[in-house]
Amino acid sequence: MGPSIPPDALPLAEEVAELLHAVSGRIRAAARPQLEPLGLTPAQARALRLIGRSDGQLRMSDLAGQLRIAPRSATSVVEDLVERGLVCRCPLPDDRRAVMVEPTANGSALLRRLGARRRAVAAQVVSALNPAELAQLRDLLRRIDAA
Amino acid sequence: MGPSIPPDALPLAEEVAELLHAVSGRIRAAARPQLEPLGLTPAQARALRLIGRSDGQLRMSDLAGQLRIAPRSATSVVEDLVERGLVCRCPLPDDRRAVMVEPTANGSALLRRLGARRRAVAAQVVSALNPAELAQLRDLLRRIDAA
DNA sequence: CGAATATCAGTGACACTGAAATTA
DNA sequence: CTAATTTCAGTGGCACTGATATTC
Repeated sequence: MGPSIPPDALPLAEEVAELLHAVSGRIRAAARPQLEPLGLTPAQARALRLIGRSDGQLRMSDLAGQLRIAPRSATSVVEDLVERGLVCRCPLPDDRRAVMVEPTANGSALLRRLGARRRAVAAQVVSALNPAELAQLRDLLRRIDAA
Repeated sequence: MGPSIPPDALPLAEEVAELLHAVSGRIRAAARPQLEPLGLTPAQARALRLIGRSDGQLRMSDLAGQLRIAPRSATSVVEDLVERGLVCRCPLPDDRRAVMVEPTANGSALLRRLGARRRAVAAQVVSALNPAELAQLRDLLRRIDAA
């Protein structure tokens, strides 16, 4: 389709916002068919990754915070993962309000299979950039994300 | 909450993918309250912007292509904009299958009010970067998007 | 009591696929 | 008849707010 938008007419920040939307949407679209045979949606895969990294020290509110979603939304995502037997909710003795979320053996196994596919998809979508440029992009995005 | 994820453990492409998701989600969240008083959703605003830029030469299939959504999805978005009186569908005499989408006077007026707000939101979210860095980010994203 | 944690119920915004109508 | 364009109908993924129990 080519560049149908005159780029110079767009203020810089606005164009960056549009590109971020376009590119992240493309990554999600590319990831979906890879995730489907595993029975996972993109949001479930993201949550499972965080849970897997947490070393068994992740409460629902932590998960919601790291995913940047409302606590109630995290409940739904975890509920799906529990139903698929990929994670379990472990009551925390110290604070009986809280619940820890941990991957099951099945969940950990799936995470390992997931890793390779996910990296392949991400690498393919951003393949226009070499590693140095990718690192540059990562640093710029990190600074925005940290702000 | 701080950096709860050990960044070095993540392959580069994968972390970039996560950051793209996080940052674009944050932009959408920041834009929503600005759009709400105007009665627009983010997707409607995106479509209206493209329609406004098109100089009256935009068919449904073009719009879908530029938004990177299915033609059927474009129909729904345009339908919402028509109901709000912001755009109109103009039959194309040359090809009676096609429909041109143009902004109405109200739509153009709203676009002008929208522009300022939108730019303000985008600028605020990416304010961690200076113009040179922003241009760098834009160039990197453009190359991914063009691939 | 007030604050924090997690959950329940309902809603909205978004894009998808498959099928149909119209026209080229 | 085949292909292109748009629209109709239904579905799914995703996150939101408000309200509610439980516990600190």
